[in-house]
Amino acid sequence: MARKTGSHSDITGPRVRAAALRLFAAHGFAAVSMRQIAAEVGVQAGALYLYTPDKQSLLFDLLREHMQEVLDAWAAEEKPDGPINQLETFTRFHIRFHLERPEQVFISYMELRNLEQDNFKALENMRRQYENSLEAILKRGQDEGVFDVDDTKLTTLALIAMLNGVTSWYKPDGRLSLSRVETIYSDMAGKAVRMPRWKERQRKLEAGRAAE
Amino acid sequence: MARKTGSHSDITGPRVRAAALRLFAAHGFAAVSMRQIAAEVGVQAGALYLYTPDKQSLLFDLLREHMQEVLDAWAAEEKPDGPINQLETFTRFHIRFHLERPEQVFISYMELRNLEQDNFKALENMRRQYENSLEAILKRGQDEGVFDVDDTKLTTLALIAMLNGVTSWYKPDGRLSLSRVETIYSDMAGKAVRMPRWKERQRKLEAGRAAE
DNA sequence: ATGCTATCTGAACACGCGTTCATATCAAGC
DNA sequence: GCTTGATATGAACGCGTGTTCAGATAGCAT
Repeated sequence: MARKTGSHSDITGPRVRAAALRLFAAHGFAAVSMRQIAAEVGVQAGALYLYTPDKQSLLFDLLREHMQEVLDAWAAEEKPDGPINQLETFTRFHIRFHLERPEQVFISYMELRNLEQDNFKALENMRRQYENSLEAILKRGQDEGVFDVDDTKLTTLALIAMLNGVTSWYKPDGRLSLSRVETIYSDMAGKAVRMPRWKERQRKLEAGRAAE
Repeated sequence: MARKTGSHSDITGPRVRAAALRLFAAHGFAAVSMRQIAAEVGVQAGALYLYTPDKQSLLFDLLREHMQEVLDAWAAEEKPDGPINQLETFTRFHIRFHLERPEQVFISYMELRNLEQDNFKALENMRRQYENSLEAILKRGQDEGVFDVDDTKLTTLALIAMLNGVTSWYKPDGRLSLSRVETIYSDMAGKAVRMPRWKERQRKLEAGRAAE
């Protein structure tokens, strides 16, 4: 017995990654064995090494692929004018995108420590790049006087943490629809950073006085 | 060679839990072996079984102990009057308490899946109890008309997720002091749920008209 | 000083781990 | 139809796993 009928690298390769993703998300990287992954694919453990040099690379590839997808998808998203609308676009995008990929999100935030330093840093950079696109929106809003943010970096992290939280309880057939969840979170994010009207009036008053 | 000089259950017991906590937080439950824990304590692996029936109980005890501490500490916290002040008290308490216990927080959110169902449910109940104390504040504020939240349950989870995020980047000797971080998060939480002034005015107008 | 018990050792058990490799079979090109 | 390369097997390697247990030692009560 050796090669299986109908076996192709084009088929087995993706199945290996899919099985690894599912199992890593369910039980954690360290708790999943290569033999378990192989069993899910319907193959012996040795065959996995045709598709990955080792176990860690399997994890790293999944994480890197996911981060690249996030960055690409956000880059492709159509951006409206003005920081307020952009913030709404970002929050809605983030929630929708992440809820469609619960397993990737899970391992992205849980299994980073299982990577060796170089791999870890590569992912960290990608994540920071994504965070920066949100921070840029906050900064612009601050410059234009429509946001009132104490510290853009901290606020960025706080908002993303809040948005990520949704993946830990959302169920597609639950009490709230996806679009409703999007709306609630988006509103909350907006209110957390928007310049209050009374502050805005005060700002205009002061600006008027300075112009005299 | 057998019993060590100066050895006591009162001493070794806590050291076992401390070592387990540190190692679980650093490498993950599944990635840490009983022999590693024993080595950190300065003992052979077999001796650990004088202090825990098995590895999983070691994890569960740490998690349960932590959750009980949270509940007790919040119960002991002095509560001011009014939902607005109570929300600030809660956010400041949560941030301070969790930043003082980064390792417990880490394993509390990462290693739940390594528990068997009964243990998992016990912890889930304790967590829900804690969440309920925040939701109660939001509900009261909504009834009194000082908060404007769409869904108290969802908002509770969103706020806690946001607050928990702080543990993933805060460094005690970093750019921002603990009290400053508390303030920023507390302000953000407040703004995210407070009734806007224009809405409040509108509400009073309508109430006045209805009273005619 | 003696005996008792709490505490720990060190070896053992059965098993699973990640990874390698010689070998075998299938799919495709000539 | 035959050859060649891609794809998979299954056994093996050395090592580590959680857990148990008989035996040894330290501290304490008498």
